[in-house]
Amino acid sequence: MQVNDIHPLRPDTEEFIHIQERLAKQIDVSRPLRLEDLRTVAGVDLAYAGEGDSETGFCHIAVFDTATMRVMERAGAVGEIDMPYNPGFLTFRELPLIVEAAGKLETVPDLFLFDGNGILHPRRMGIASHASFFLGKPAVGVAKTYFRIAETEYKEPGWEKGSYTDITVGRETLGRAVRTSAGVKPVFVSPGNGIDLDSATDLVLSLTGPESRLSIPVREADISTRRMRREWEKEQK
DNA sequence: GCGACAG
DNA sequence: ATCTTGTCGC
Repeated sequence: MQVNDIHPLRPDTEEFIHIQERLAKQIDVSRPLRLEDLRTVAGVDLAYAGEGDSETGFCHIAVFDTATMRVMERAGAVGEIDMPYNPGFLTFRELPLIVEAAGKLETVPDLFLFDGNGILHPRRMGIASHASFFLGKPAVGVAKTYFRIAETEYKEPGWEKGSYTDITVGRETLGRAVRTSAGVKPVFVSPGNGIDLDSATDLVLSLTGPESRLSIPVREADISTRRMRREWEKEQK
């Protein structure tokens, strides 16, 4: 698929906040989207090997056919990671490999699911929101742990599957703590761009199986990413 | 200065 | 994210 060239993939650190604030103004989280409207959804994730100045990243994108929930295409990218992890700036660390992998896809997925947040971010620009501009497609963020921003807090959702609570800042609801499976820790869902919160929540719940609290596409990408690393390490005599 | 901190 | 064995529980 063709990826949009929104800005340099490795901008100077001083430009990070400016870029995020500029793109944040263009986010649209008012659009309802149902699973039935989507023919394909893609899960994106990365794994890492090494540390410090010799880090290697492994990105994998798994595209699912929503009618059969079978993987219909995969694409990956491996490369050096120069940017260290910094809360609030995850995008700049992972975007280069995501863009490279997406560019190899023949299919243009109708929506992307990310391991991380969407607008549940200090400047409303988590990785799902940011990447959506490059991908030109709706995106949803599903984080495994809570990213507390400003004075945000959330109440623990009920223990039954499908239960959720809102994560709100002032009068604005940025995301939800969602119990995707009974009795397990909740995941944190937030729309990235091109989709509203209700739709994002429904989508994640619909795409979550009994094997994991994560949605199937993200879990598949997560597993694949470690397989990539395993095979890469095997070739590194 | 201290604590918090998506992946 | 990653480093890691056994172990508590359904």
